Amino acid sequence: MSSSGVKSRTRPYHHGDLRATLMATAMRMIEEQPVERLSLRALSRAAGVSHAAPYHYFPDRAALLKAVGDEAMREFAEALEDGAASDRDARGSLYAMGRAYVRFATQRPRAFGLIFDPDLCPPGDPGPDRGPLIARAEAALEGCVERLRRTGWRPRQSTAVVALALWAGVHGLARLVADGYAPADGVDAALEALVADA
Amino acid sequence: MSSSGVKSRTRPYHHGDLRATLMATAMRMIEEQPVERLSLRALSRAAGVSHAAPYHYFPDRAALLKAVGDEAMREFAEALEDGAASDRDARGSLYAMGRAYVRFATQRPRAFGLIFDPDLCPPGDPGPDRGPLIARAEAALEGCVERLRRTGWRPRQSTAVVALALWAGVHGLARLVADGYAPADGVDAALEALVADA
DNA sequence: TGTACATCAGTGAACGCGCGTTCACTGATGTAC
DNA sequence: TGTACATCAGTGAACGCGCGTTCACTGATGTAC
Repeated sequence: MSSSGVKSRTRPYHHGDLRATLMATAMRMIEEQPVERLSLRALSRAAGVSHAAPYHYFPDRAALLKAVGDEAMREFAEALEDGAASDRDARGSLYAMGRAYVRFATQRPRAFGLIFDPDLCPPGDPGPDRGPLIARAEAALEGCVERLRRTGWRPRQSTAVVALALWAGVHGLARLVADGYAPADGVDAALEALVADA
Repeated sequence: MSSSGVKSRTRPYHHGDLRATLMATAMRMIEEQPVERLSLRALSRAAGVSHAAPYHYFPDRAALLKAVGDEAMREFAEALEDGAASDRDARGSLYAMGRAYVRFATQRPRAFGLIFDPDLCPPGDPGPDRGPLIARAEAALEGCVERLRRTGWRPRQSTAVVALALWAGVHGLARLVADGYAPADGVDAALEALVADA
């Protein structure tokens, strides 16, 4: 399972950690071309390995994509939580999460697309890999709204509805900026407008 | 150019209006499978025509997709304008546009995706087919904000920023509902929360 | 009304391509003695 | 320390597939006379 770390002069027969290499290479390649055009053969070529090697780690192409999507979700959730934790103030947390959300979508648009691909991760049944991450992100958002409420904010709608509207606003902003329909330097102002109620 | 309308007993050599048939068939097929998996051969089969026939109307596959995307944009813009015109009140117009936006994305998610595919229609250079439609939609949105301003609404941000925030909110809501992350019956409440400033 | 003909929309065979997946294999590695 | 061996990660040839595109063709149509 573990490798000696010594590189042989020629192509090594035992790779070290091919699974991780494949995942990282795939993560890089999808940002250079649409996900659907990522082929196992091209991935193997880029990883410097024969085109049959990935089958030792993934039963088929769909499983590889699922794993990459799960990893992207993990990193996305981490970015959001880092954002939320970067400020003790409820409003500051909210902004920081929003900025992290948009930044992720802008810097890694196809990883972002993989996260929200309903074919890869059905919304009703996200599975054990993603379910807890989604639940934590939702809780963080609703927590911000609740904390804002405790500081005197009185929106007309329920916390769930306000949270949905905020999520939608940030999600839409992320896609518009990532796709080039809105400039990246308009993000802060737009986020402020979205939370103007608070 | 025009056909007699008489159907021959066997497969007709002259189709009538194959271009329109191909567009309509493609529009239907993309809602049943991802756009990238729409092949000219499958499209030809579905249209009851040989796989070389489309080349009489489109130089290649990309041109067909571009034409379908342009047509989708035309229908989307029409739906938005119908929505805006359905209410004389500025706020009512805004809600109606928002509902039309989300409805289109929900009922025809892949046509919606084609509209916002930056590879098919670069945001900086939308071309003569889409440019005017985009400009009109933007003007309609900003017009609503301006009219709301005249009725006493005083948002802290500029009209452009408020319009962007509203667009982002509706756009995000559309994608979340279309992808199944938010229930369709939560749209009205979420729209209200988005315009709560007004 | 009837005939000859030009047009060109649609045909179908053919091309080369890259793909996903399978499978018997090979050879680097770690371990038991 | 040295040797025999089991393991199994990675190989490369092979399969069948559907695709985009090209091209010489065919035959239904409309028109000129």
